[in-house]
Amino acid sequence: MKATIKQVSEKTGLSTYVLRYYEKEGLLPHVGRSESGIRLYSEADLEWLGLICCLKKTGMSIKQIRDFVELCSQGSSTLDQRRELLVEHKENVELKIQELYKYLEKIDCKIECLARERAC
Amino acid sequence: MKATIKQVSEKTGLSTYVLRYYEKEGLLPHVGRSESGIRLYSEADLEWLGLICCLKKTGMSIKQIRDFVELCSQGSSTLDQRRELLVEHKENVELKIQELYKYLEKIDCKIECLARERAC
DNA sequence: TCTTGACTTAGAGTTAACACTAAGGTTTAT
DNA sequence: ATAAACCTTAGTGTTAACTCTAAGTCAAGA
Repeated sequence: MKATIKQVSEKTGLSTYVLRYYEKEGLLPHVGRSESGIRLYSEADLEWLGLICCLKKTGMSIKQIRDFVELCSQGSSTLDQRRELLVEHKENVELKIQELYKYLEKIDCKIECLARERAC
Repeated sequence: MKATIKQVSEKTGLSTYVLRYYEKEGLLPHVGRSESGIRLYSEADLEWLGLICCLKKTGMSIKQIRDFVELCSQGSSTLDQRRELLVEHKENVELKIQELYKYLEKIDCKIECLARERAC
């Protein structure tokens, strides 16, 4: 039922160092422990970690994620704030995608030139 | 005709520090100098810089870009190698875009949940 | 029981990519 | 001709995000 840090590491691809680091930085609060102090991740922890990874992979910094997590821990009074934060982040990601498409065109052009054995 | 480092900085949004750093790291070889040793960027330099920025913004590291630049300086015998390198990079960028779309869905879902005033 | 291996915390080390400072030379407008 | 605003190089400092080490605890198998 509950997973050890190694199992979570294998499942997510994050190193055990990173998992401890994220916890220390406040990105993964309330991870339970066994009687002897060993981390045991619940299903909820894993789902939460999924969201954290999603935000991280889309370019949110650890500091920004911590801010979001803190809003979450403040209960339902911050629901609107959290939604706005995510909407803003979503717009950033969309912009980033558009930017990437623009750069892809440039790379394609360069590849074309090289395929024709010309410098450009 | 030729631009000073400050003009290039304003045009590209890169700081003068970064421009010198990129040059030192081998990303922008052959930038000319005035008699007194001041950098003067040609049109060709600016175009080259455009490609460097494109690669950088799409996630290529400075080390990787340097490798690419070194291939360029080895002449036409490396045309195929350069093309392959860019094709591979292009594929990486395309994968990254797909990944971003996947994450966008997840963020959208979360925004939906928050809009309905539910934790999820 | 003893060893092996996985876990713990605290803290130090690493890397990439800048950002800045110091000490000094150059250019330009008044 | 001198002050202000540029520029130069060499080298140091900073930041984020890990990555690892040390010293010790704990659980399971031979």
